[in-house]
Amino acid sequence: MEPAFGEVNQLGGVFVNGRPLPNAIRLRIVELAQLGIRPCDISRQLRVSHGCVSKILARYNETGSILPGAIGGSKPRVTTPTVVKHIRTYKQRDPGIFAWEIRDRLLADGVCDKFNLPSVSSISRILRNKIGSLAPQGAYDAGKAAPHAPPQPALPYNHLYSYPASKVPTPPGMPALPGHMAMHRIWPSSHSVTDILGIRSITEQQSKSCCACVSRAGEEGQEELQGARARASQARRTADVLEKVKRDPA
DNA sequence: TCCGTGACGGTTGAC
DNA sequence: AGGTCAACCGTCACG
Repeated sequence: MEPAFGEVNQLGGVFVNGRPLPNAIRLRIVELAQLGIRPCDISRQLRVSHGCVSKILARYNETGSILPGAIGGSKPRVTTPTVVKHIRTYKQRDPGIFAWEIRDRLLADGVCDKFNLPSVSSISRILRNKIGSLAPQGAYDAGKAAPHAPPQPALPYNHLYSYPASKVPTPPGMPALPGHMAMHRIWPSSHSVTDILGIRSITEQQSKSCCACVSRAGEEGQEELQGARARASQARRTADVLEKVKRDPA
């Protein structure tokens, strides 16, 4: 069962072991740092360990994102991007192809050897989860950008520890920056949490501009179009996350 | 006193 | 369905 209350650290702050700090606190840490407050003072003020403050600020400086990384999961052992790509190709060339036929072709084409050849059920899963969503409309978002995140994710933990967009993978076209929560280092002039959290307007603009990208991208090939769609979707998700934090800063 | 770093115990989710 | 494993988390202690 999920703990209703966290533990208390040396500074008297409450935390839940293994779980990220709430977005509002992460945001506050970055905000205070932007104001020139020393990390040690941020640590004391927010009752968060200085190691944590250090980590969050380092991550922010490196990626521009305040969000924690994706927790859990494991590296694909057989369903590597190369394998998925080949399966997608086979399926596109022959939509009626069977999973066992794909399996044979992966082996015959040297994509896999007998040790890392996916099972028929694995191939079926790939077809269902990754290839099956190749439908033109919203294919990227539904099948790849958020393979297991519902459009309006239920709070996975409790309101204090929700971070709904945390599992959104970085789509192609946004390689270095986990842009799902990137702040772009643009900060409102006001210093209150409310105003800091009011950066929705920024992300809305980002979303709109990305939508414009989508409309322009039609001539630039399917890859570009998908990337632009993904960015627009990312920006909208960011706005949603921030709105949620804004409504419930705790 | 401040801060970077790594060990630690914990959670999570794809496989 | 349930176990495994590797990713992540924040705290703490050390230098």
